[in-house]
Amino acid sequence: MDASLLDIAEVAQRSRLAPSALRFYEKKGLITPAGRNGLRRTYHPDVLERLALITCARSAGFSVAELGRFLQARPSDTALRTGMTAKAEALDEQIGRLTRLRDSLRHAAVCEHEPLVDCPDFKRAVGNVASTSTALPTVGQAQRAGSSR
Amino acid sequence: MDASLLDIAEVAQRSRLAPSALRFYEKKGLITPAGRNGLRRTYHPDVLERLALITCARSAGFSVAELGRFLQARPSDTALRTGMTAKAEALDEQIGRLTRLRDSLRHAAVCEHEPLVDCPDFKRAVGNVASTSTALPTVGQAQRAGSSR
DNA sequence: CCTTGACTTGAACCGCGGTTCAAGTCGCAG
DNA sequence: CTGCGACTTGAACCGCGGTTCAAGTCAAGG
Repeated sequence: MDASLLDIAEVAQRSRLAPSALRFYEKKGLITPAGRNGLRRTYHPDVLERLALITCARSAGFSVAELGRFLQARPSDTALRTGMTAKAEALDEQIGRLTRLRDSLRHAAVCEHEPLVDCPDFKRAVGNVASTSTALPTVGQAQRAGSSR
Repeated sequence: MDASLLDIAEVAQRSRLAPSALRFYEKKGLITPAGRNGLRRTYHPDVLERLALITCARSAGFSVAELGRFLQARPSDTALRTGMTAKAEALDEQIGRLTRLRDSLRHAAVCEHEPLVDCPDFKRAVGNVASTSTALPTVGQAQRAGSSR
């Protein structure tokens, strides 16, 4: 009825996600089609924004389940707010670790030590990383195929 | 023969990794036991450092296979060096994305919008994140069980 | 010598995040 | 009305990163 609704194919194309992924996210409660045209799902254009958010958060280590919880957040849900704050903290630590790792990696790329891993500078940097990450937060992550089509 | 060698149990304990994980890493070529005492693997203490590195890098999105390649890096391996530099770049972008996501999350935690996801500030921040991540680098990641034992 | 107990092995299994497949259903063009 | 082609579904399958299990082997102690 609403001409501004997007066909699943279009959403897939514009979000660079496979239609199967869209259906998968729907099953997990991350997105909802606006309606159907015959069998075909149609989506409100806003879904693109949401998908961008999902893709981004996934790349940051949020699990799909976790996202499901966050995405239906309402201001009244204080537990969720605390969860978010906690996540922000975790992200912060993760950022620190990544930064140190990046620096170590940069150094390793130009370092002279025979087994690169044994470079003292590298080790020192890694030591910092490791010590900060001693208690591993529950931060998981996955990857993409991003090709065909 | 060398009294300073560590039993697998000790390595497991000190690295906070399950023995099964140690064997798994060995099979993947990430670590090598120094020898055996009967059937039992014994490790050079240095393995702890290496494990710290592994754990850290894993948490940063390196796959075990990838680590296998990096860990036997020799300075002469220019391809690997380039790979490392590339990885550093990717990490850098990832850091940027994580930072923006963290900030969005912090805001979301105190924001008033009814479905939190619809807060304009939040969206704006996410938009930034998303646009930067439009071409997702191959950065994957996994999580821990960290309990029994 | 025989038990005990912690390790050994390979193989099976698990959860996650999807993809792929077979079979079915629809809108639309001719 | 009849295809055609693109979607629909559920179920099977995949790779990753391990864990768990059954069965075997060893060192040490009684």
